Amino acid sequence: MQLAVDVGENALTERQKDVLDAALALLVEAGDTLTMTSVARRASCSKESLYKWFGDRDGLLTATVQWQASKVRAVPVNPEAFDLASLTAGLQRFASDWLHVLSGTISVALNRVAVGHAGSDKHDLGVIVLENGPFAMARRLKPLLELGRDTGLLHFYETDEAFRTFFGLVVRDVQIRLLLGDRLELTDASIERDSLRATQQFLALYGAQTEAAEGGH
Amino acid sequence: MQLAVDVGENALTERQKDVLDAALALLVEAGDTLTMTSVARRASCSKESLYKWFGDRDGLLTATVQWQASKVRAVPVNPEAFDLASLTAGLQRFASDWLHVLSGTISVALNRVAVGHAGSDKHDLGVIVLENGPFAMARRLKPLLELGRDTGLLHFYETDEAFRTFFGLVVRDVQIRLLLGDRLELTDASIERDSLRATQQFLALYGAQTEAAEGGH
DNA sequence: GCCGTACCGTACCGTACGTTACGGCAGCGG
DNA sequence: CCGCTGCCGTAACGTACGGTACGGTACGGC
Repeated sequence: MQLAVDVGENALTERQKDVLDAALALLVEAGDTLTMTSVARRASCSKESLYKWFGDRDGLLTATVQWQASKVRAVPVNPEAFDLASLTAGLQRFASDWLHVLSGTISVALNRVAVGHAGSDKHDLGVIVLENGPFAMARRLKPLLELGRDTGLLHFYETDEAFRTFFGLVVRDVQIRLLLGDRLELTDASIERDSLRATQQFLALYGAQTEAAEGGH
Repeated sequence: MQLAVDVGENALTERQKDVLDAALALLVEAGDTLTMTSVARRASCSKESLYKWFGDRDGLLTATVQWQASKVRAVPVNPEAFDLASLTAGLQRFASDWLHVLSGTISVALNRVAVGHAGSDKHDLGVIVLENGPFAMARRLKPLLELGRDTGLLHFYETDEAFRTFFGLVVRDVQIRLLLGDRLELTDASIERDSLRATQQFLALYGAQTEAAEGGH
């Protein structure tokens, strides 16, 4: 349950970052079938360097996942005047951001390899993606939820329950369908619409004020 | 979008079914790293027979997935007297069944290999699992939802929207966390509790009668 | 100018595994 | 009893790929 990204050991040369970006691109294109040779060729570096820098294939994959994770850092929302409008806006923005990340080719590719490697792995990629995916989302969202509860705008007993419900309302079957290869067109407009719907549904379930919210559509 | 399981070509010998069950067991144990040799040894059959029956490794995997899919057939719920109680019971039973399947080792293993193979595949396993997973769930649930709407118990415009919301409320982050290797204890009691919660939340959002449903906990 | 370091490109090695081939055996129709 | 068929067990083949070794080059310090 520790933070999986070793910030202290982030001693990455620019050259090495370029290599990891190349590995990312190949991961998106070829998935888990990428070879050390292909990475070396794409990045115009020698395999010897790959092994010196990252140890072995697993090390390269791990470094690649962590490198990507380090790029998408949280943007904390900390409004001064907190009311229903800013809570709603925060939730919707959060949902929108999450759907955008989730449906990106890089996220899909990384989740695919992590799922494929989960279970039988030493440098468990699954744990890393878990840590930087759902768990990171929870860490980012929970302060907002608890602020909403403390200001009387939301009503729930377990923060985790509330978060997971919001997760379900936002993600629904989108992620698993994308991972399984379903062609699912997520336009900016549809994401905005879905974020709003999820937010309104969440407020209808956990909002402390009006109960007259119309759920569907 | 056709039914992926060729029922017409389901000419499977008992021997072949045994072989596929062995392959399933190995898939659960070793994931995608199972070898043709290991399947042959586990099933006490020759590799020659494997290739004669299933063509190649991909064919074996495909047949295995389809074989498992053919085992979990739908149990249609078609009550005579339809009221809020039977609707609620149907939804909750559905959610419970789905969570049980979802968290089973076989489902996790199959979804892992399907996700791993998705995208760059000819016999696309992802499509098969998609067809027998989320899509099958939708086909099974939609009649119940539309019956609820036609009898005035539910209120929604798009059946698909209602289904996907229910999916989100039931599954939440459970599936992705399991696929990524998170140790997630789902006891019968917790599944029952979650099914009830999801059902009540769904009714709070789409139910046409009372709006006073308490969302959380 | 000389050496050490870092790195590229490439050739090479070992192995795992998909795929094929073959010998042997059991059952069965004639 | 003979031959055919289907299958098991295993050996053999080919290749892809992870990992290693090595020659060649650029560069910075002395």
